[in-house]
This record gives sequence, C-alpha cells and structure tokens, in this order.
Amino acid sequence: MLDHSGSPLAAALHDPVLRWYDANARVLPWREAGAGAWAVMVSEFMLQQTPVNRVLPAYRSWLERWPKPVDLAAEAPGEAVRAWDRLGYPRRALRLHAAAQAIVERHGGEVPDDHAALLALPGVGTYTAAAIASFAFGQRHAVVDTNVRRVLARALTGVAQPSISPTAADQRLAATALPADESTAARWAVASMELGALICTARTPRCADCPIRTQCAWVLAGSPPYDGPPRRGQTYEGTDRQTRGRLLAVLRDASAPVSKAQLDACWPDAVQRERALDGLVADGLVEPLSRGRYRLPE
DNA sequence: CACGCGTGGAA
DNA sequence: TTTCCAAGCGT
Repeated sequence: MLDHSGSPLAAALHDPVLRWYDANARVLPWREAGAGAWAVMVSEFMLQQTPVNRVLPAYRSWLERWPKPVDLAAEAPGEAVRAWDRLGYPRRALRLHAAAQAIVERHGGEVPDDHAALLALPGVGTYTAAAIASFAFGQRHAVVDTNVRRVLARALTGVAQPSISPTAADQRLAATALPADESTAARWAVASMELGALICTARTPRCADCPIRTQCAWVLAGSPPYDGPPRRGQTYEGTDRQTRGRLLAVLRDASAPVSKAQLDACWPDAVQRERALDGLVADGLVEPLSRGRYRLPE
C-alpha cells in the first residue's frame, strides 16, 4: 500500500500482457512517435463512446485543420460541431473546443501534463485525465476505461463482466494492479486496454489467443456466465436523442442559417421536436437567430 | 448514483 | 431482425 508495489497476482500479468502488446498493438495515428499531447487529447475525446474505426477519418481531418489547441480555440464552436460530423454525442465537440480555449488561456496553449490541471478542463473526467497523463506524458496513473474494467474483472476478480457502472472498487483494483515503475505503468495502461479491445472483448472473448489465459481467474473458474443484474439496453428509435440527431444533422449540412420550416420537416412529432430543439439550444449546440432561423453556434 | 446524451457496425 | 456495444462526462 505505502510503496504501491501492487499485488503478486496482478504482477504476474504484467510481462505477458506487455509482450503481447509489443507484438500485437494496432498501429494508430495518436500512438505514433511525436504525435503529441494534443493528438492524444483529441483522440481521447473522440473515443469516448465511439469505436476506433469510426474515429479515424474524423481524427485525421481534425488534426490537419487544427494542429494545435490555439487553432481550434480561434474557431467558432459551431465549426467544431460541424467537423465532429456523425461521431455522436456532439456535446463532446463543444467541450473539446472549450478545453482548447482553456488550454490557451490557462496553459499558454500547451496541453498541461499535470493530472489535476487536465481534470479541470471541460470534458475531461477521471478516465481522460489519466489517459492523457499516461499516454502522452508517460506518467503512472490507473487508466480505467470499460476495457480495463473488463480485463481486471475477469483476470483478477473472476467474473464475466465488471459492474454496470464504474465504482471506487474498480479504481482501487486498477491502482493495485499498476506496476510500480513509472514507464512500465504507462506501458501497462495502454497494453491492458488494448487487450480488452482486441482479445478480452465484451461479447465473445478470444481466450484462445489471450496471453494470460492460464492465469485468468475467470477462465480458471470455468468461465462462468454473467450473473449480475440485467444491463438496460437503450432503445434509440423514436427517442429525443434521435430527434436531436436529426435536427443537428440539418444544421451541420447547411452552409447558411436554416428556417424553422426546414427543421420542422425532419421530425413529425411537434412536441418532441420542440423539446429537442430547446435542449440543443440550452446545450449551446444550436444558436437561435431572429425571424425563426437557426445555425450552429458562432 | 442514475440518467441523458448519437451513431453505426457486428453478432 | 433485433440486440448489444463502443477508450465517458456532467448533472
């Protein structure tokens, strides 16, 4: 505890997972040498709930257009929303834009390397702060995302799935599993996450290819099925979320302010449509103009 | 702490 | 087809 030496059980996982990562890691642009903290930060925002394959094109054009935080900070927020395209959860675009402005104002335009300073940025929570500090700056942090929670739930706890929502216990477990050495800890963070993304997957884990299958508590227990409360699957069809998506798509694709009539055409239920539009305005994703016209925020 | 927040691909 | 799920955050 005092020396953060970790548990022997977890320590036995380090070498095989690190070796597996060295041989099997995906080549991703934000992992290239010299990618920089801004590149890591942009990728982390985009990867919050959006799969890698769908992020790649948006990431490339984003960094080409705004290679530094100051470049994005100088833009209208609506341009960030438009460039976000259909990655989903467009409030992330607004937060990334606000974070870029905060970086310019508070950190001289450079992504801070301090965990607390990162955590204070808009859109940066526990996971993202640790991810940037670890991936971009090589620091020792427990980087706890859904992949890591699943890997540790299986390998150490011996259950098929982690708890439905992240818990303090997850954080503690990940902190305990962290190698003591800083640079090793940073490699472990990305490697254990990659293992969860490629091998120790949610639906059909590829245990035959897993470098720690002989030590995995879940496998050793006979791979018992998930036994917890049912996970609430979210329906999407007909929701306010879908309505917001339709409205925003109209505005994204327009080069000039659009009329209320154009927005009305994209969703039949007037009550739901108005509620969704009000919500978008309240979130700062849509700017109402005079004479019933709307645009992305400037 | 539970919920709202987009979108699309894979099983 | 339906269902599940994908590097979370803010309230």
